[in-house]
Amino acid sequence: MSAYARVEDGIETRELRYFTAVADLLHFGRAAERLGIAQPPLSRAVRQLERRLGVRLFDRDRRGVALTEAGEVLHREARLALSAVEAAARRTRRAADPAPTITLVTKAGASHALLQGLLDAHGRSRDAVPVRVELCELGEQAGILRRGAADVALMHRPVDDLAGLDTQDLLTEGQVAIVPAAHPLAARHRVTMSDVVDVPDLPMARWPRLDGTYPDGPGPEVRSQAQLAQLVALGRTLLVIPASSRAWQWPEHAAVPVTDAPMVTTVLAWPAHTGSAALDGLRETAAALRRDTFRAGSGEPAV
Amino acid sequence: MSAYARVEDGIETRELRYFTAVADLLHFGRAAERLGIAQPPLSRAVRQLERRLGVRLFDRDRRGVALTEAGEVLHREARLALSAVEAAARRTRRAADPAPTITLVTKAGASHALLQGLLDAHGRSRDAVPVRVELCELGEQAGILRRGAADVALMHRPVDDLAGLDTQDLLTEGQVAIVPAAHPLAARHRVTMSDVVDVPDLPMARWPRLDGTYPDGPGPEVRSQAQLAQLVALGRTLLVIPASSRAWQWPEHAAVPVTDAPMVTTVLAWPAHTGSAALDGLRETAAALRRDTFRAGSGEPAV
DNA sequence: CCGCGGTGATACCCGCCAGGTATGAGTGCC
DNA sequence: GGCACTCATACCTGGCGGGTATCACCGCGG
Repeated sequence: MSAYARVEDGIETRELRYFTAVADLLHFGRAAERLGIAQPPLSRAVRQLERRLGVRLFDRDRRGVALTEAGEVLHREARLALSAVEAAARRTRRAADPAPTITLVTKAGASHALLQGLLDAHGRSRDAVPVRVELCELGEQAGILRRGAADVALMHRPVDDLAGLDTQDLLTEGQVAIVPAAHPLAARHRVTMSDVVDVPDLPMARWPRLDGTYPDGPGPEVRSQAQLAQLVALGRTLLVIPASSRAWQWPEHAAVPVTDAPMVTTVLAWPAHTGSAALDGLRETAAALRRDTFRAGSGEPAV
Repeated sequence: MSAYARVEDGIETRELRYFTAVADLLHFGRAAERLGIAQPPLSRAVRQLERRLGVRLFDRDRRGVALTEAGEVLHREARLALSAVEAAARRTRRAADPAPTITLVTKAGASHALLQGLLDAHGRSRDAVPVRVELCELGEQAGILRRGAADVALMHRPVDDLAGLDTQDLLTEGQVAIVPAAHPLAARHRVTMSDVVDVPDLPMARWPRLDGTYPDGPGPEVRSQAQLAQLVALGRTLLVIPASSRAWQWPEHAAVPVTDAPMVTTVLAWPAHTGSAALDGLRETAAALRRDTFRAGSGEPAV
């Protein structure tokens, strides 16, 4: 007998992809369309997954599909598992590449001078592996690293979630408030956090959550730094960011140091246990750069 | 047309399982046996995986199979990916369990009194979720957590690798050398690391690596604590362990504090982003226990 | 009250591919 | 050279993933 029905064999990534599509859209028809298959096989595959797990994943009431509690768990876990599988494929292909490169991902606009210095120093070093730079928004770095689309990221502690990542500190700095140049706050030489939170005419902007929805609040909804920069220039909001990120400051902006904001450390971050010779080279360059910066005597390097 | 050959669709866990079996054993026939299939389909599946990735994974020379560099990468990544998929299934089933439990895994024999105290305190707390205790050897905890076979572990910093895990400190303590009672070192009231490393007649035991092989060295090969305990009693080796682990000390053993050994912190550890209400309860109990211990005034609690 | 649009489930068929067996090809060893 | 061993190839089979057609159920509006 050939291939007797894999009773409790193991979940296939195809099933996880199908489940994830339905869980994302909560609609079998549209999920099938996104997957490029018809709806009936999708329904059957999901039911089979439920049977295999022995767990109901969706409540199919009249007029609608909803995740059960177990379904919520699988929705979260499936993302991680699929990322891990995707990372396995990407990293394997990378390992076979005869001309190795490093892909570095960073938030667009953040730590620009630091990155420039790092890349310059790395380029000068012997047997330098070429570095591809990928720019992203917000806290996308962790996901990009997890799925193997980048080898290393510039991230910020304690702003970013560094769980599961190994890190190497690069630079610690204070934060500044970016306010409209025309606003009274712009005249101050320094402010405190209490001065800048809950300013009635400058409410903090709201970023989308991972699921795409926005938290409540008075501030404007933003999805990119460009939007944010313009909103500040228009006098609609303010923000508090690491001092070096003011590289993208507009003439209509003013930067005021926030004396009691938490210090922010820019770190090199990579998935735990993902060491490679090429990455080691970059880390070494970063460590040397940091020593040089300190030897130069400026605890707060100019940016 | 139905199911046109998934060209660059995505890797299936079946393929990763097959590849892993071959990579583990470096032998198609035995790998097929382990998988419960015949050898030809296995060969074909691996070739298909290589074609799909566009990468050679094995060097099939005359008389033998060896991993390529890319194969080594996939071997490591596939373990993680399969663990993630397995964890997704386990955690989903757990979430559907109407009577939730927590599974805690710890090295057999380590931190016994601490664990006992934690379980007692947790059992006394209201709405206490039952805790299953799983015992393992060595550094198996991280893998067990990763594949979802346990929710939380007792681990030791800096001994264990805590990458990718969130932790909560429980207890910091010094280390002791466990030596044969008849050995001259047993008469000392305290020793230093230099006293106990490279003692000619008491070479440090060698534990297997993750792949099952042993590092070189003069010490005996061991795979379990019971072996180790008896080897010390027989006067063949010594070991340096956290003070509280001497719970499994034999009459033929002597424990001597090692003054300059690094302090060891017992921590509660769980995979990042795996919070649950039941786990929060245990963590709270642990935090309360820690406060009580400090309030009792004994910085180094008796064990 | 009865269509009507829209949803997921069911019924049924088809063909690809994972699985099997048999055998070949290459190599080390006696 | 024959033998043992190992992986690759050839070829067949049937289970399952895919498709289309249709049903069952609901909410809604005339």
